[in-house]
Amino acid sequence: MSTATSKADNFIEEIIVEDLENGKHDGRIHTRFPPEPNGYLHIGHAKAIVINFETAKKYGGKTNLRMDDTNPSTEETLFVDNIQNDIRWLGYEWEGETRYASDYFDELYALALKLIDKGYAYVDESSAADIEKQKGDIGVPGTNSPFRDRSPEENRDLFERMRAGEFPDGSRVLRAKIDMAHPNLLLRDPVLYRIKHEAHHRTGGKWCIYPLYDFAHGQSDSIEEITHSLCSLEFRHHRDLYNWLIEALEIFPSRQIEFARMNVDYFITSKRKLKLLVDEGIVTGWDDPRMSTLAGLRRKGYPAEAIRNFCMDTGVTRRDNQQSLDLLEFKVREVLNRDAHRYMAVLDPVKLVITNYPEGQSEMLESENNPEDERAGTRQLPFSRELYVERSDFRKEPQNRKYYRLAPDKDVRLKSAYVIHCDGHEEDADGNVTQINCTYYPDSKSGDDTSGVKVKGTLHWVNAETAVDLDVRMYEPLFTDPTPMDHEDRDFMEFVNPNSLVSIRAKGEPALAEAQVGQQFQFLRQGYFTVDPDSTEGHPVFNLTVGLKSSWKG
RNA sequence: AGACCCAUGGUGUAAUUGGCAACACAACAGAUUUUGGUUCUGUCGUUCAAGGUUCGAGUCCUUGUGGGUCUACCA
Repeated sequence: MSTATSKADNFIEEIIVEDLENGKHDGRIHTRFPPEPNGYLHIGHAKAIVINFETAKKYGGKTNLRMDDTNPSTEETLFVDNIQNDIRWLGYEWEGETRYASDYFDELYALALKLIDKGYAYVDESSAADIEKQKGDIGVPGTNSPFRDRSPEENRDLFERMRAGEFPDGSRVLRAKIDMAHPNLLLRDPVLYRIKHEAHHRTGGKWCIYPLYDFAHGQSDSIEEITHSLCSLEFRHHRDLYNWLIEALEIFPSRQIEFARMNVDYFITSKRKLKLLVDEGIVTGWDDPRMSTLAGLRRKGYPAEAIRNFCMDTGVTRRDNQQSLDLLEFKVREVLNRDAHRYMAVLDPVKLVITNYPEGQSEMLESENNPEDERAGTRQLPFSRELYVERSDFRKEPQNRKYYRLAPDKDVRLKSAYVIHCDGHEEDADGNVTQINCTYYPDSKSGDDTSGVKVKGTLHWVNAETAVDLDVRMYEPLFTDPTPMDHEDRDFMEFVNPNSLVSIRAKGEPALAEAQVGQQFQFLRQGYFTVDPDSTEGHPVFNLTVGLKSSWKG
């Protein structure tokens, strides 16, 4: 069990340790994850989720889940369920019920009134365009709105009438009265409330005015008495406003701390861009295994544990970072190597005949399910005269002494079966190999090998007669460039990888026909594969999760 | 242009807060292996620049340089 004395692993934890030592908030640590329910969670959200939940957990704190649903135009209940599913799948359970910023609309409204009464906010009738002009520019001071100096009484009256629905959309806003010359543009009298005669997914038609992010997020933090409000770097400028409002409103002083977002090679995390991929039909949906969404990664077979490990091991800092896909895939293999059962499937089959194995004869051979885990047990494999092996495991001419696979006059081991000797092959008019002919050493049976034949290579295979057809989806990154968004001169769509999905028909050992959706396997010598939801009874569809590492440069 | 943030091997993150720059991934070499997987061993290579403070600087100061963020009635 972690205690308050746990060593700080990053700058956020340093702050927490210091707060704990100073007895701040009576040693209470409370974080929150505040998604906007208008889209799917992706790998970048995973980082934020992991940071918030793990940090709190480490110091004995709690984490809330709060839907930041202050904009009625964009949010939908549908997304709420998906978000909750994804967070639970990742392995986290939040404190209490799911919170909603919209649950605080009454309190927020009262807070706005308080701000008005204290002379810190005013109702502005300037048009959106005028307000933009009043903002000034970077390095250029803004100008005061002509409505800036109304009395608190007049402002209160106007604001109450805004709420009552007396004014049309866009005709008035509530603005904080701060400083139109402030170097931080966000403090040049930011808009706090806008009029939107629109129904909200939770509050229905109760409201026609809605707070903006800056007057909802921080206040929600305070209402929930969040001690450490962790967010990404682009909110740095908002912190000044966040703190200004805490002081002006005299509410619970949550502390906002920003960390750098995580970027991952070959992944994009822009909500808009992801939607474009879906809308343009580049992918089949938000849960397409090529997507950076948690739904996509899950469907591809990335274990939650691997994603968690990845997020934790990449650390927490304030500098821009670009994580390599290599590390993510390493984390995925690390978990799957431990857990996935090994099966044999031939992705690009070519027939292999063992000419000295009696026709009509067959036998069952035993094979271990996972050499990393004895408890995984063993299974029986049918073996007979005709098999399928991988086309790429045969060469018409032996390459060099570093080549361990099939070629004329070469010996190889068939995994869990016999050592065979390659005698030759047959081919069609175009030179395509149609059959490989071999002889086997009857005394080389796996586990009982007295043949004395030494081989360097071991191949996977399936018994031709009993093999089942497998639909397999081979994936590559969705983009040909690790950072498709980083080209000023080229659109990211230009980098869509035409080979990101290649569907093939493979031959698998019989037991694979029974594979259940979500089950994960290692196809020996190939990679890790996960059964896709598109599977039907007896006809599994497999997704390539990640290939095995290979040190062979053939 | 103004304000703010950031700068350590190819990538990412450490460095007992001023005391021998390390860990992971990647790459490369070897050992083991009935998966060219796993495991094990080794190699490679790092403090943005220039000044300053100090016995001593990745760490502190100054000035540069480079990168990022900010002018939505989005979050």
